[in-house]
Amino acid sequence: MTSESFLDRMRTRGLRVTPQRRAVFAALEGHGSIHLTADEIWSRARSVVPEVSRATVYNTLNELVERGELQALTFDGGPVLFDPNASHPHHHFVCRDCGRIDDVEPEGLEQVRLASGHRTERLELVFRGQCPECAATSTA
Amino acid sequence: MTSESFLDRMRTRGLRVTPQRRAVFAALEGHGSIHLTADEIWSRARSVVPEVSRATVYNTLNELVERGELQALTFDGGPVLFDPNASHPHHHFVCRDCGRIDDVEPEGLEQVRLASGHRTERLELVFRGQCPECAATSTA
DNA sequence: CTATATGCAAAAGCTTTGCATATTC
DNA sequence: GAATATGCAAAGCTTTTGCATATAG
Repeated sequence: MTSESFLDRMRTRGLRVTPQRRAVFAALEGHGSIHLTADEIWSRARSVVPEVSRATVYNTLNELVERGELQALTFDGGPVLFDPNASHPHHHFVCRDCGRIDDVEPEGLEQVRLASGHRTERLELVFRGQCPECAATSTA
Repeated sequence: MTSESFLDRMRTRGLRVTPQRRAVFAALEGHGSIHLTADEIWSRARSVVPEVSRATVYNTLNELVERGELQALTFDGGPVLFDPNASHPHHHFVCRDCGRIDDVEPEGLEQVRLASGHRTERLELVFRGQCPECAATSTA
């Protein structure tokens, strides 16, 4: 999700480009960890456009999710996390110690199937355990 | 999760058995669909013990989750669902049409692995698509 | 100029909390 | 009788909504 293609895509689809939306896009790009809550995104966006309101941030994020540019994730009843890595198929690893979410690309998924009469269209995997950093730090 | 063993286990661990808790246990057992929100459980519990408060229902459910007797699930930012089928390993199917959650037992999971340095302790799968009933009804 | 986005402030939904009272063991 | 559970009501957090105003195209 680069800034250029992104804003272009917006314009193409008849969405207006405003300073507020640009700030939200920037927040989604310029960061280390790539799973942010709406509030974290709001916070980052305000450092660029101080007047941006929470409502606008939510509006923009929901719009992006509807368009499939962003994926919304929830873990353990927490707030929704927004994942800009929507174009590239991947799954998630939740660290039991620091709570961090990493994108992962598991192998061997081809074998997974359902014997029941369910028509599967999509599959989401959540791995849980220790992230590499926590594993290095802890004695466990 | 039978009523007997359940109450026994509670007592054994020093938890007190009250009419309210019994009503919550009953709500978790006597139902068709087995993924209920706290509010649905409260509603069912009140039909047995009308005075039971929401707080007590939440307290009880949280206690059970901490003890591993119940699994807490969240999908798509919705309210927490409680799954009494915690002893038996299984995964979930979310119907895109009716939103129903089914327990499923996929095959071929043995092959799934992570090449990254993550220590996986648990794996949760969420299948999405059409449940058999919706598939039968719709033309899709 | 018109359609759309914004901001504000209020409200909605789910869950937790504090504390006095009641109850189990 | 002591430790624990309950109920109530208030508060906390995340997210949505309504509407007047501002602004992009």
